[in-house]
Amino acid sequence: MAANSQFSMAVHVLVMLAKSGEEKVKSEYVAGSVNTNAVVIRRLLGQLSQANLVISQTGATGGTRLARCPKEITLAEIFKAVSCGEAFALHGKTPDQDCPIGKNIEAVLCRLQKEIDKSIGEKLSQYTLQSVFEMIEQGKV
Amino acid sequence: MAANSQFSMAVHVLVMLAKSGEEKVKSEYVAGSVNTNAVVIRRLLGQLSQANLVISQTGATGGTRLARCPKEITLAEIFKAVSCGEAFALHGKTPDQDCPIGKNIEAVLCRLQKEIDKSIGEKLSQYTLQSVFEMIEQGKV
DNA sequence: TTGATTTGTAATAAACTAAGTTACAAACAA
DNA sequence: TTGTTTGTAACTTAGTTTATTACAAATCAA
Repeated sequence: MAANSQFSMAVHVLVMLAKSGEEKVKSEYVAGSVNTNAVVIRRLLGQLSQANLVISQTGATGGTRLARCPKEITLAEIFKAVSCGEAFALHGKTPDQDCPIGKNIEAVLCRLQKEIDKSIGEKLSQYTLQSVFEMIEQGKV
Repeated sequence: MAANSQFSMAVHVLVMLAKSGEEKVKSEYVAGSVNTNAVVIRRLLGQLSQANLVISQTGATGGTRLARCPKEITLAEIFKAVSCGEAFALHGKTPDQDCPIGKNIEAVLCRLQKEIDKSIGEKLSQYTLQSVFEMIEQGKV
């Protein structure tokens, strides 16, 4: 269970909020749909709050709602907000710097990593929270 | 150190083999440049061998060489050979199937996951082992 | 055939990450 | 004041990746 599913959970949470509109939603309620602990949801909402995607309120009548209209939130923003890792990791230990290949390969791989990141961002920019919400509502896949 | 760097290591290994041409290379030698244990390299070579990217030979004069010309090996093939994970993981525990959103979200995310996978594949297809080798040789980034 | 060398692979340990859980302070409405 | 909810910290549990040790099987040279 060490695979990062934060993006999946984040989309789930935000779709729930999109459905509720102006109404504030409690972390406990979202946790039920996601099938996880409310604290996990609150931690996630913390990241989304920092990215200005949601607004939370403490207290007896507290809860969370979207900070913006679902049409104005793209999946790329969500992906960025919950810092998932890269598509692949660079070397754990730095390669042998005395080897001409070991010396230069990291820079090449790093550039490649950024290019892929950009590709993912472009793909995810094609979807808004609204469009995902509609796909789910209509049961269309 | 639980981040998957197999792709980075695989590219490193294959560039080393590309440089050696027809000459067989020993796992111990590659391990030195990658700065890791030879067994880690052999495990990696096992995956690359199954993907028909390299050919290994046991015995006193054994070692590994490329199965094909570096111009005919793309980074997409390498990425596929070392099964790195997806860009993001689906829900760890299945969402509440009684919730209309929980019920449908997995299918939508799964399709999205595949689309991103395709994007990554397309980007990586733009590079051959030869082109990466040249970038590294020339120290160009 | 014998001995040296290398790959292939199993088994285990060590380090790290994500997720689950408990606990409690702070905020807030009634 | 009282009850409810968020925000966090601390800790546990489980899973993954890499490192390491050990050894069988393959191969070649003398």
